[in-house]
Amino acid sequence: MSVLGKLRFKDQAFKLREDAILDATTKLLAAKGFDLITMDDVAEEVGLSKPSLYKHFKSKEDLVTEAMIRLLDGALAYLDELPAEMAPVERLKSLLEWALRVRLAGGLPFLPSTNTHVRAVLTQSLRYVTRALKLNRQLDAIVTDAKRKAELSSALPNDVILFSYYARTCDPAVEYLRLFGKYDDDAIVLHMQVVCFAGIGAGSPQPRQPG
Amino acid sequence: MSVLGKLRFKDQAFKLREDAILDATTKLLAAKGFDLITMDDVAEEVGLSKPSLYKHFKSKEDLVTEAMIRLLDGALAYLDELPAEMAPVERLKSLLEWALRVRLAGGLPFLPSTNTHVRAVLTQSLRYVTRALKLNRQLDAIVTDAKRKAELSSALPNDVILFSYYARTCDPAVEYLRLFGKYDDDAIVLHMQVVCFAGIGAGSPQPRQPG
DNA sequence: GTCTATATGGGGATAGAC
DNA sequence: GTCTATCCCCATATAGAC
Repeated sequence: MSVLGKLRFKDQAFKLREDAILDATTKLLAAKGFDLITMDDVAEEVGLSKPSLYKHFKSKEDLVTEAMIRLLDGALAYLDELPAEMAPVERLKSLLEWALRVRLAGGLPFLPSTNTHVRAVLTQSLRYVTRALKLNRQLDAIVTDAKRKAELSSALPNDVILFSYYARTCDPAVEYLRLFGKYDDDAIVLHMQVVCFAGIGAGSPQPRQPG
Repeated sequence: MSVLGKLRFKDQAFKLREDAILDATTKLLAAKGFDLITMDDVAEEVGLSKPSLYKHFKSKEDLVTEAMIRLLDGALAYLDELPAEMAPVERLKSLLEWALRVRLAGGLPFLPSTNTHVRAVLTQSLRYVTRALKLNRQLDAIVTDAKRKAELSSALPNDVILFSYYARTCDPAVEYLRLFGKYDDDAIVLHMQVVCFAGIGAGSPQPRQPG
């Protein structure tokens, strides 16, 4: 049963409209970035008037915060559904693939790292920070586990690994590979995984075949 | 003899002021990003009035374009001065270090990749594109050479290596490592080099000691 | 809750005096 | 070329009718 089942019909419609607004926001955020989006853009994309947006979200900052929260919830849910027997490094590769495919499908990158203002806004949202910390805690445990099993380099501290990992989920190389490299999504995901885990130096293992 | 020697005194002062404006622009760009900078910010930082800026640069876009051109000129000059006997992969590591130290000192990252608008502006500047293509051509030759000498993974196409390399020069992990990881500049450069060339996976070579 | 119409403020760019 | 003062667009946010 869907989560909507708990809500009365009127509230269902409300929730659906909010999701539509967040979908539009996500799409525009990914395409243009926070600063270049206008609330008029969002309103037009979702087919509402601007004041109606403000009935749902009290500001542009609130809107993007909710979109990012939904993204993190998606990541947490994805992690949660991975099979228990999966090796830690495979979990990391799998989540990276998920994040890259979300982006390639027009979604958002994980990190708001590109924009100081957005980062400041998000860190002031308790609901966002809670989820970010939760995700980080889980990934940190996975990294520790992976190092213990010699699946990750124990020469690198956990935070270096984690920040580099996050950075790969929002790596600008993805855009360039699609724009200029003319690779399809599968090839991009594969190449990004290789670069992330084995680097560009010699001695890298051969990339496994997709599928 | 300095390049200023070719100019008459008045033109020297003009050039020096332009450099000061570009310095201020570079510093602010690195700190806040294009969209959040105002021409008032730049004017105040450099100690001029806003209209005076427009005597030197005809628009905000022009200003950032010139700042990026100066950055690329710095990179090209750095590459040019590397000793002829240096191995190709060492050239790449050295230039990466240069770019990271420029950033850590408050300078600009190579790629305007974070901002669609800026990228569009830059690609319309012939002088910028000329330099970007020249740098890319030189790096592509170095990559090819490095692969031939088995210093880089021949499993990866040149463009994947190059885009990933560029992305490392503007990697957001750098900011996070400094902000939250509390590493000093040397450690950050070293870790970024390891991650770039060897990845985060096991089997990475141990990082060499700094200095 | 949705709309049309509008208030408000910020920031790019310029006029015109010196 | 530099300044003070200003123009003017645009985008966030809201007022008020329905």
